[in-house]
Amino acid sequence: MAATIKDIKAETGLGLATISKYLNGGNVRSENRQKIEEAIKKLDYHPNETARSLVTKRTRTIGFVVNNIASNFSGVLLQHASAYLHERGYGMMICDSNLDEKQEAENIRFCVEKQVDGILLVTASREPGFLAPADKAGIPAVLLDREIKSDAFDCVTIDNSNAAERATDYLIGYGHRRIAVIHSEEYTGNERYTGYLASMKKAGINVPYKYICSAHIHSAELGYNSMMKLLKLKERPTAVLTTNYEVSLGVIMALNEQGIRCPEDISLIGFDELILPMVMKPKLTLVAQPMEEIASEGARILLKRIEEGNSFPPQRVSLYAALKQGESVRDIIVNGKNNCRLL
Amino acid sequence: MAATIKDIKAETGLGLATISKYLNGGNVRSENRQKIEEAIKKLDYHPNETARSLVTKRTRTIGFVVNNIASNFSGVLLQHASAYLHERGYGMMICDSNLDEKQEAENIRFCVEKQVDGILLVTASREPGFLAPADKAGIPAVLLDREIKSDAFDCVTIDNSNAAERATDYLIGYGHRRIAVIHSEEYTGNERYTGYLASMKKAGINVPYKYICSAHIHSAELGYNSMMKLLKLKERPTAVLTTNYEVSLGVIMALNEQGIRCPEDISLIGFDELILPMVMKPKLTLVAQPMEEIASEGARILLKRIEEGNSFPPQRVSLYAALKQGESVRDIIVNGKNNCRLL
DNA sequence: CTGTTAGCGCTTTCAA
DNA sequence: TTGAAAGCGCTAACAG
Repeated sequence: MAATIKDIKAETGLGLATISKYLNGGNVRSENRQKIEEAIKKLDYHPNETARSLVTKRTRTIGFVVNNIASNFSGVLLQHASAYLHERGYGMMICDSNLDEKQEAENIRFCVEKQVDGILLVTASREPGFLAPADKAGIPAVLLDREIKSDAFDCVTIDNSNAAERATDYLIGYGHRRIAVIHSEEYTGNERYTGYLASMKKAGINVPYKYICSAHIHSAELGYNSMMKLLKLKERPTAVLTTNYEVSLGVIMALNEQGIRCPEDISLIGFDELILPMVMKPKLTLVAQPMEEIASEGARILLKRIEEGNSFPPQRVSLYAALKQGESVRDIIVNGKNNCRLL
Repeated sequence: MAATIKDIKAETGLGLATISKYLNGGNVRSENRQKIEEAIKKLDYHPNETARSLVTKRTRTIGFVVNNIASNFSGVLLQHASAYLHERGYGMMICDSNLDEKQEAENIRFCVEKQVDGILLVTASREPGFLAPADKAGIPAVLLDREIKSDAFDCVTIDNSNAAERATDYLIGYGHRRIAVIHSEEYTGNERYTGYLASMKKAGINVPYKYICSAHIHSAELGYNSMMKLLKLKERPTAVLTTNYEVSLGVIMALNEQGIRCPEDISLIGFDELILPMVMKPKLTLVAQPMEEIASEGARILLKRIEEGNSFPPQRVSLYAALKQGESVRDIIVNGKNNCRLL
């Protein structure tokens, strides 16, 4: 059996309260402090966190509910969030929603049952209803990467619309006008699509509906199928904006399979600086999300919310995502003139 | 405040013990059962898992300690393990060791402190010492994917040596004799290296030391640097065996950068059927580890160990990993004869 | 600064 | 079957 605080009491002859106080960093006469430390070492004592939680009502555990843990994106986010939280003595309970809203609702309930102190959430759903159990239990949640239809929650994202707009501006700056977009109807997909439209409108370019490919959820299949369709068009696009990592992978699969060269035959611009865009040839030009900042800023806000409750209004942090130049976009000659670098 | 069992008592007039018994699936008169169920619904009662844990000494939480959570490999393993465990009411506490043995030891202590019921471990270290705190606390651990130097622990791996041997046999069967290997000195890297050597020996092929590239840890850098070195050799290898996912990525980077074609100029064979090998052109020929089986088999053994203690000996499960043919290996003509498909 | 005491919410004897 | 009572290991008044 593991040693308890009572064993320390028996060993030192001190009262429980004194020992507890020492354990929690209170002031204890140095003579007693020494006694306690000796006893702890001798008995190899470790506080029972469960007992502690029962009385403090704090588990020092954060739930990490994520739409799809198998994605490289989630893994990197998880890495940074867990580093931040561990450093501060918090554990992380992981719940994979597997791209399923039912599962996501179930995961929130699970976290409530497990009495986590707070939830970090990369959501699959856009409707806030599923968060009710956490709300009722007084457990705060911070949204990462994706918003929901409610401004009651803290939220850390990038400015998706603006980032996509800059990416599209970039293509237009290189002379492209036939630009297709592949997006999902999820939050990020839609936001990025909006940015694309804004850029095209600004440039006075009409967007044929055939250049707009979408599906309910981001996936490699979406990228693959969409690209295959685009390649069959009589007037092929000269450039494609993909609004997500997995979608880019699918697009590349299709190009490889069809023997289409990038950027010679078609230019590409995507999102997320994960391992693949670094490895592929040509290097993908992309919008790089600040992964570590998203994770640590989200965790920081969550801990603050846990400490300070509703004493401050919901935070909505929008981080800047830089466009990183690769080799996947080429110049288009317009009117015999190389239109390069209009930007 | 959340409702407690006492509120149910007040609502129903029954004793605490009866209610507790109902909660734990015991026999209760159907009349009382109904009363309790009504009260639970009315008060929106949820058992306090912390209080429960304090008396049962079970947290229904499993620690998942992983060498590197950012890797796609870990993400997929995590996905399957978490699905298996959640289904059975267990939560998963994630601890990233970030390829650091100190951090790994720290993670084990953290899990012990948090009183997890068991640990699923993809280890960075090979020495079993760091597991002592778990052992002392009576917390079982199951090793996934990688063994350590101790046969006291349950362990689920693939037969790494044999898989690498088959992969090398395959290359030799296609006529290759100048075959290089890139491996790490971690468990899996070494095992796979051993298999490579066995195959080469079996075929009577002498291995020049320049064809053996290694480093302490698997990484894309290892793959990249090794491949760059191999390309500079006077007698280049005609094929390369990479013993890990990240290493393969690095190799591909180097080939792309140098404009070396695969499989025309060099053949490649790797490990792990994750997203990249599916997307790249040519499709990588590889050893596919049964990810879901590794995870669920490991979790199954762990839960059994938690239930039944040391009533059965340490399990050492070695799963079969199939070689999946891609397009990254070409035939080599030997003595004017196409040596294809000797296997 | 120290110790006594009363719980936190639940399970589990044990006697009825 | 049921319920009273003891206690899991700890913290937090409170009195000394």
